Amino acid sequence: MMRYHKVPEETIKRMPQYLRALLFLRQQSTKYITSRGLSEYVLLNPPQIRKDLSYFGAFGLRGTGYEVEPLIKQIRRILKLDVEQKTVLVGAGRLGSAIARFPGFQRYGFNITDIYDNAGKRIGKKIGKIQIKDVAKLNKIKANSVKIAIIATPPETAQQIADALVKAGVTSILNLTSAYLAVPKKVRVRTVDLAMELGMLPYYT
Amino acid sequence: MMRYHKVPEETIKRMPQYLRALLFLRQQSTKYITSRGLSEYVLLNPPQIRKDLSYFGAFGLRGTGYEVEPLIKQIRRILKLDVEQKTVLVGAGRLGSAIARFPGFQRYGFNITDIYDNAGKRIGKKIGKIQIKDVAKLNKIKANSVKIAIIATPPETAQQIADALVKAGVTSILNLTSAYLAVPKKVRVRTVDLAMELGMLPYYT
DNA sequence: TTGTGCTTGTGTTCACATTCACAAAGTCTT
DNA sequence: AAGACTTTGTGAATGTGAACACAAGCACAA
Repeated sequence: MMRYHKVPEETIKRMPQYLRALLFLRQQSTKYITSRGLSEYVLLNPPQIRKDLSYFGAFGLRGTGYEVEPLIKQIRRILKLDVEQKTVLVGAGRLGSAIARFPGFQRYGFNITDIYDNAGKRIGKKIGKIQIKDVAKLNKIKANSVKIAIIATPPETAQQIADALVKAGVTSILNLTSAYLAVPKKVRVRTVDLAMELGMLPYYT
Repeated sequence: MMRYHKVPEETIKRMPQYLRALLFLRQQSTKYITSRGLSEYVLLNPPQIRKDLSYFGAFGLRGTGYEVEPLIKQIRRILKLDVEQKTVLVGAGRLGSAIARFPGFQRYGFNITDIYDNAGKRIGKKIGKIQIKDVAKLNKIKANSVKIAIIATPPETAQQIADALVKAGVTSILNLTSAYLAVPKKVRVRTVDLAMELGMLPYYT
């Protein structure tokens, strides 16, 4: 019974991958999947998958594999994606607009409820059904209702946006700028700088 | 002398971060930086930074730190970013368009030379100075001249695009779709699924 | 030139993550 | 009902990367 061990951070990072694969399998009307079967969708070996899942409980059926639908529910619960996660987007430029209409977020339980920008010409306009608000009103985010934010502004303004978000009670930030963000320890930042993601590829050629 | 050890993959992933910080420091006219100084820009501790750099040589000056300009050159050389990396972009939708105009790529030596899409209405139009080509002509990529590709299409078409790219001689792919891509071992894929990046954040709240 | 104060470079230690190997438990066939 | 076959769950072994501590080297002042 491993359930009371500390769960490795790497395991947490892989859980969304499992979820993505399972959602795909459900769409294909697959009812059961073995760790071997899953491994073909996530490029990890079967023992790794079994071990990861076992940190949270014994979800499988020996001799059969994992039942897709219940496992989806479990992973959603583990990652706290079973409740709707209200999300704010800051930056309604090209990248921000693309993000706002990105269908993938919904599937994981993220719901973009507010969009902010600092450009006068954009404020008031709509992306989908959401009206763009003035970034100066960021402090009006209802405390405790929005915990997650996405920053898609130019890098120069990212830090001040982050400060405002933290003050408004946001605890997780997806930073899509190239800026390094200084935040209190309790706040979790995940930075995705596309140029940097590319940066390591040529090394291996 | 560690130079002949195998370089950890994690180290390679961090090198672009160092580069980014150094480029910023150069812009600030900083001539020398210590490992401690750098650590404030990349959120890693000084010994980690020194160890990473030492895999490739002794670039520092004891008592002083690292000279910014030469270190930039060294890292660029190590990551093979000192020569221009021709890059193709497939998918000229919202995300693709945002990528195409993204200024960050240039700084790292990536130069988007071709853009492809499958939608008739987009083909022939221009993004910046680059005319969008028909994805059916992907096989016309000059062999050996383009090694890197970015896929920003809907996930359903990502696999067939990847197949075509591999056939055309591309060796590194940045996959911005949620699809898992099956490619030959020699081809390097880096998948960035923004929804998945968000997926792990709520766990820690 | 000698001593003091930094900072790098790295062997060693430690912590964490992955893989292995197999018992336990279920399925299915005969 | 029994045996062959699958597949999970996990303790133990292995592998890999991070952190530490300190010797080696450089700068600068007296």
